[in-house]
Amino acid sequence: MANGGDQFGLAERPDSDCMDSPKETKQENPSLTLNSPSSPQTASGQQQGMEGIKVFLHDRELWTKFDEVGTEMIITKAGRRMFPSYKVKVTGLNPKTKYILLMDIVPGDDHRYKFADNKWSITGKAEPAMPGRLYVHPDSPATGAHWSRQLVSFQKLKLTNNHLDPFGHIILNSMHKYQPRLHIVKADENNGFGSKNTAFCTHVFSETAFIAVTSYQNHKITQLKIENNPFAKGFRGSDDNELHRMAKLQGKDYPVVPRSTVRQRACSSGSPFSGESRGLRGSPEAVRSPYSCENGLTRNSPQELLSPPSSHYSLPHPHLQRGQQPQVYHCNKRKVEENCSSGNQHPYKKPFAGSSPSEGESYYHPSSYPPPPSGLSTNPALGLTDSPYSSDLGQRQACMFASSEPRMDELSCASWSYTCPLPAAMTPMEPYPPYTPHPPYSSSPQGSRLSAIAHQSSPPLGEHITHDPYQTQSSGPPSQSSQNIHSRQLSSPLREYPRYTPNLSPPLYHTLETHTHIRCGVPEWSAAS
DNA sequence: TCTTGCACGTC
DNA sequence: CGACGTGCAAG
Repeated sequence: MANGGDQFGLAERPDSDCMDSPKETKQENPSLTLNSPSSPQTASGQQQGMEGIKVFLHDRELWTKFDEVGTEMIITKAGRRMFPSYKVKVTGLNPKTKYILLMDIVPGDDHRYKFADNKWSITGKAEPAMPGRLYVHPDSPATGAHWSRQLVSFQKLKLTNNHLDPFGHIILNSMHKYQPRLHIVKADENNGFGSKNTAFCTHVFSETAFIAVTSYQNHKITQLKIENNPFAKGFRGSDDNELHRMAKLQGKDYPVVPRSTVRQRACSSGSPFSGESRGLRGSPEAVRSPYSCENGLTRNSPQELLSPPSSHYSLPHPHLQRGQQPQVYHCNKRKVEENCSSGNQHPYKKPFAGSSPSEGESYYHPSSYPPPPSGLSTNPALGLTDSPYSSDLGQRQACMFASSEPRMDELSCASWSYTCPLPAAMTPMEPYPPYTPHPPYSSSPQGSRLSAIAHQSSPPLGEHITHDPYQTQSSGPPSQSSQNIHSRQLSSPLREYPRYTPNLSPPLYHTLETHTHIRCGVPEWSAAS
């Protein structure tokens, strides 16, 4: 880690993100800590060059600080950014090959948590996961040279608790644990999205796991956020400052002790975690290992997952979940294609129902996805799509249907993926709002592809993740937290989505997916199975 | 528990 | 400046 900067220092460029943003680099630069990269495993044979890809979590030390306490991320109706921001350094990409980088956030387990007595504990079963949404990095697709040049920042990604979020933000449930994942999808022309050989790899940094909350529960987390997030500077300061500030707010002349301060102190008295940690993540140490294993590991069998460890992380049954499909949305405006109809959305409502498929994959589709030709005119994806049902709605929804959650464990494959069940069959539950991804996307062919990819990609997680055997929490060893997953290719079938027409739902936003034609591709990963 | 408006900060 | 990101406290 300490790279001190290696490349990065510089690398971090300001905006890797989007264009619009100014840059954010600032803070980060200094510390770029990277983690050990995760290495992918191969699952299948061909990795098409994906095997040499390494991903380093930026500012890992900061993530670790939060992780040791039990990271909490605020979720609001309007959408809230994550802090620490998720930024990575990627190496091993073919400079000339184009890749799509995207993230998704999957359930860390299927429990609902509560924070009491200064610690997290399980209170019950998790609510059905919402439709998984994908956050496609605004620069996607871009060449390996581009991605490698600087830090890749997902800082603009926002989290929301609004199940009907129209902005394309990632939807999470409060008091539930989640694990962010990074997916790198090869977007070469030869590899159309739909193509069976779309190669991708997934990377998971266990230290980025967090519990979504509506308001901070652990004061230590509040403190860390205030101390490290520039936007919270107003809450920093010596006690005196705080006192004054508070007093001012309260209209009092004399200093008042800020609550936060009080609380913190009080609380802190106790050890932070003590047992609690386990609640969340388990205590750091404990957690990790197990955690990693479980999660990280690849698991082929679901069972494994289940069994695992006590750590929280392990997830119970995978099955349940599975259904979600992620929705992708691109973050930026950049590219959206308009054509596409809107995205897919999925109602996620369905409770687990579908889920249980055994392992995940189930659903998927088979697909048809031909690799699209790059042709514009037709969308590659579309091609498929169109045909059958183009009609839209129905199908789309189908896609949505997902609901269940994917869990880390499951990551394995299918779950997420977008499985879209059969379209028709499924009923759409609700019309979800489509979210649009970002603004318009360019309609370039690429864009569409991406979307496609996106769909696919997310799902896969499950399996392949590997993780490092050893992660220690602290920094010692090499890989710490990151686990990777490996690459695999999408094999076949992606499903298509029907495209949906805008009309349907009221608002429509385009999402990448949409554009893409909504297909949901589900790749079948080669699952180990 | 979650939502809202705020003061204060960054960009 | 204005837009937007923060945690806070009140609701």
